[in-house]
Amino acid sequence: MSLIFSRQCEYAIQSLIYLAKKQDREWVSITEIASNLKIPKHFLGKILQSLSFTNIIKSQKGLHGGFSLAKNPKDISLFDIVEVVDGDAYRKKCVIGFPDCSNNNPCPVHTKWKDLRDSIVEMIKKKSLLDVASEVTKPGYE
Amino acid sequence: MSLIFSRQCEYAIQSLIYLAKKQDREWVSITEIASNLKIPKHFLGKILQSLSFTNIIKSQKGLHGGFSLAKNPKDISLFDIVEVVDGDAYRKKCVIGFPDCSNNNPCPVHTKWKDLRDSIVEMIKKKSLLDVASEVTKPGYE
DNA sequence: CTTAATTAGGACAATTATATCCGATTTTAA
DNA sequence: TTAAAATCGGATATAATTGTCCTAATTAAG
Repeated sequence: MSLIFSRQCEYAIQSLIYLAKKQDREWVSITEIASNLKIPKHFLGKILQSLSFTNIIKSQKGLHGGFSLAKNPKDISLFDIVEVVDGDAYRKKCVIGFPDCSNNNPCPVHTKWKDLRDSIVEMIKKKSLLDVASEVTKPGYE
Repeated sequence: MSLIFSRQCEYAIQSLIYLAKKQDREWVSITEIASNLKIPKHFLGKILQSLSFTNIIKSQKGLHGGFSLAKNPKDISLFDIVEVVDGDAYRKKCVIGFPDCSNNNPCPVHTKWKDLRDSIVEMIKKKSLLDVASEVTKPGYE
């Protein structure tokens, strides 16, 4: 079961944090990431591939190839990752599923949820991979 | 795609709001709720059935039967409904899916998320079906 | 007593999300 | 030139969620 963000998106965030912590290395392979973070390898392959179509990460085929951040970790936020993988549905949809919920036609928690939702967006917008890389010291990431 | 709460849970919330607005009537049928709220009828049947095993709603078989709130709408909160349908996973799980995320071993957004999550819980805890019934004036509920 | 309207409950189907497999291509190093 | 290690990309498999169908049991009204 996933919560707000899809499983794919969670894997993407975790993997990019891993990459951010390996900035000294040119390329990091799917195999390495998957085994350290306990993510299904082939599934991760597809996720990273789709991220490599954006300007967030880049890939290199062949021996000693792999993936690498495409720009400075300080310029990649968790929000950027979520936006690519999950799109904007999580910040558009009514939290209790009322059809056509809007300011003009609000559900019972519309106003309150709008504030909370904005705080969630703010939370992931202001966390860059640089911030995060220094904070994460979990096993698997070292 | 659902967001935090499952589709089932969204349907349950909507249906119980509907019931709260029909307090004058003894029983309300699945057919009526489903057609007014545009919820798949048989799916709703199962959802309401499972809620009727708790003390939130009760059911009556046979002609002119249906469902009805089992207690005063002021004593049923959105939280109560969520708890029955979705359990507590939504307020236990790490928002970016870090395994073993905890106070001792926090993910990068752990502390911030904890606050937001508590606010979400508070939001649904303090909304009773009585509050909600008077607020909702959407088409389908009248 | 019969009929119609309803919930109950099991089986099944469809859809979506997650995960796996395999062969092709690319790249580097021996 | 060959072999190994990697991504790429399509096909397929599995699991979870959502939705449908059918029959039985129940109840009230005529």
